[in-house]
Amino acid sequence: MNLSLCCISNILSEKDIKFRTMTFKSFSSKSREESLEKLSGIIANNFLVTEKTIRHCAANNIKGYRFSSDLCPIINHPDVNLSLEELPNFKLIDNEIKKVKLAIEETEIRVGAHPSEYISLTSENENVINNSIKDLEQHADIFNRLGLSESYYNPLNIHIRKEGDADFLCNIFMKNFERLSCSVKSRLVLENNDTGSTWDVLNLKKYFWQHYNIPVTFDNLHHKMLNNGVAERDAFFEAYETWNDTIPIFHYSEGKDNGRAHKDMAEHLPEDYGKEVLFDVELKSKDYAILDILRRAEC
DNA sequence: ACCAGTCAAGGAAGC
DNA sequence: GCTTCCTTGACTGGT
Repeated sequence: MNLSLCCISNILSEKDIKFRTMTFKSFSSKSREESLEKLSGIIANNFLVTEKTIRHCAANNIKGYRFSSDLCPIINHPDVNLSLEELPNFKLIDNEIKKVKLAIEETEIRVGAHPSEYISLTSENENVINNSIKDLEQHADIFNRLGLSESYYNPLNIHIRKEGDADFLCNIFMKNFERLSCSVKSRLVLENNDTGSTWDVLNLKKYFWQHYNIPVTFDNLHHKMLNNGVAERDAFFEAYETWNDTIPIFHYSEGKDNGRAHKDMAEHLPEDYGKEVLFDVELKSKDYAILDILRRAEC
């Protein structure tokens, strides 16, 4: 069974191998020089943690890794607006990036990302669109620095977010999609959601795959919460087909009390219906939950 | 050392 | 047309 870790290893966290972050409020509270120095150290740390996490996955038979979307905090904030090259210790950061690149090459771990839940390419607010595009481009920029393929093998997975008339929202989305670089476009995939009733697997497929060949990420828990009467098996295969020759990255999780809050550990096993899939495991106990699934799947 | 409160984001839902 | 909630992990400040 091919499983993928989402962002954080709880095992490494307990050994104080942890991501760090910085808020805009904190950045603004000190001189720009001082804040840049601190931010630089945080970013270098985050790439180092990423490298260690990838090697930790490889050592534990975990086949994939979803990058944190907060590796380089606040550099895209409108009032900060920095490229990595502008940071005081860029050489140190660049060196860490090269180590991450090497780790991916040596371990053959498959990586992807799930940029912020707040990204929206369907918003009526131009600022929201601009910020979303900037965020996606930053993800693609990091992927390019890491030498990752410009293909769905290394996907950037997002949601549509806005609910309502599917035709209308699809048009807005595609108009903004055209503003993205090829580095983003070639990796962008769309995941079913359950916040309203619009974006289940079948609608994503109908509007974005049939017309524009954008693959659909199947998330079993979102499907459970919103399926419009479609069986899980059918939704799985409908989504599977949209990935063509690329092995899909799907999401697996279980809900607490039958709700959408993620459980700590899995009770069941991801269902692959005999197909080859990489499952991002979205459970709170992270690698502990993955190792438990792998153990149980062997029996 | 620990704990409660803070921070960031866009959209939806509830007054 | 406001406020609150949703979500998440690290940070911050008080004890």
